[in-house]
Amino acid sequence: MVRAGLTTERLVRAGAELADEVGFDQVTASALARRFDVKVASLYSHLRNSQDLKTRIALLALEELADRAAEALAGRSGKDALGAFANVYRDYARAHPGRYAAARHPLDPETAAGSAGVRIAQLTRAILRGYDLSEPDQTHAVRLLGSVFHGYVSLETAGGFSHSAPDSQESWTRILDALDSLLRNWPAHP
Amino acid sequence: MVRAGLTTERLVRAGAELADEVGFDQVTASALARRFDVKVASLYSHLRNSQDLKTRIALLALEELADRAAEALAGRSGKDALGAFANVYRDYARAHPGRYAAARHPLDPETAAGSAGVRIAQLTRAILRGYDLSEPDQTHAVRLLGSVFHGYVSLETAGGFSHSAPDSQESWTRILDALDSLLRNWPAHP
DNA sequence: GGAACTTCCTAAAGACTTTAGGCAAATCGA
DNA sequence: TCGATTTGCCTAAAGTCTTTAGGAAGTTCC
Repeated sequence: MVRAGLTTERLVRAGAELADEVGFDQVTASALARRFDVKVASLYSHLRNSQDLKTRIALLALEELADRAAEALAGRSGKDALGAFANVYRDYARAHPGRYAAARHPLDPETAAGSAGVRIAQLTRAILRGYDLSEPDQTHAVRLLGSVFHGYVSLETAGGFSHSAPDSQESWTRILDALDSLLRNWPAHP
Repeated sequence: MVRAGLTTERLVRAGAELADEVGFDQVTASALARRFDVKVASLYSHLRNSQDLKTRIALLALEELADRAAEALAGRSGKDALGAFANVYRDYARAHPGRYAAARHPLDPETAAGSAGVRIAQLTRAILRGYDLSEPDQTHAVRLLGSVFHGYVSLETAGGFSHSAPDSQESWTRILDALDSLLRNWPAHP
């Protein structure tokens, strides 16, 4: 009996690839076992259960996203940083739709607190250093940016903006212009 | 044998309630059958399949959302309209998380084209009548608003903003102020 | 009342999840 | 290097959900 060499690491990585190919919610222990030419039960030595698999894929995706964002932000500031960060989000979602969906998978609070999601939030805040916002407006702005990026990418991925003019790329560019303008002219509290 | 009086209508309605109680992706034909105290196979006279059920719940949610939005927008314009529309989204998602998730369920293009999603898009565009935007900026703005509302509500529902200051309500208010300001001062194309 | 239709049923097959228990391969101590 | 222990993958089995096929009881309408 030749061993397949399963590890949690390899399973999660393969699960992420599977997610990109067939969609995050089509990722099942069975499909993963088939991919390794192994019986399903064998996975349960490496994964607590099916939910555990999905959570780990989500954590992987968040790490990747944070790494790319950190890389993209290095040496940039202001609108340059804003655009670079935004494009990391959008490009990642387009290149890895399954992983991106995974990154949006709800995590319980403790898991979330230990995830790379925290790093992403810090990076978002770092972008705002190029703009003149102080608390609590900075937090409001962080939340706005998170909402726009996530919202746009998620609507775009769902096909919301396809087959209608103007094309999505143009809206994306103009929305980034608009956000930059907004951050430079953040309205004072009435 | 007493009949249960199943109809597609009643099943979809019960499915929507079930979604709010246990989450949209926990809505199964089996669970629905249990709720009606009926055998699962009986549902298949009224629903093509499980996917059909989910699609119908999604369409119901979109209708409800569009109805509420239309009602909220009646007689309002400008920032007043913007806030009313945004709150419909947010309140609906908080009151009916399962239905809201359903409303975000991907539909194939033809189904989407025949859904109340179209009405929602028209209403979003109507809000912009209170601002001085012409094409194609109006379309960009529609997409921005859709992204923010969807993004914010979805992050909030996932618990993204809880347990951190300032509280979510305050961010929401300030973000609406910011969007109003942005729409009034939409940057010209460079 | 009977024909035609509708509603719900039983039965069954296929897919996914998860646990229990077992044999064989890899690893490690002496 | 050999025996013991640990680890990896297996078979088996039970439970859940989906979907189809075909049948019997209720409803409708002439």
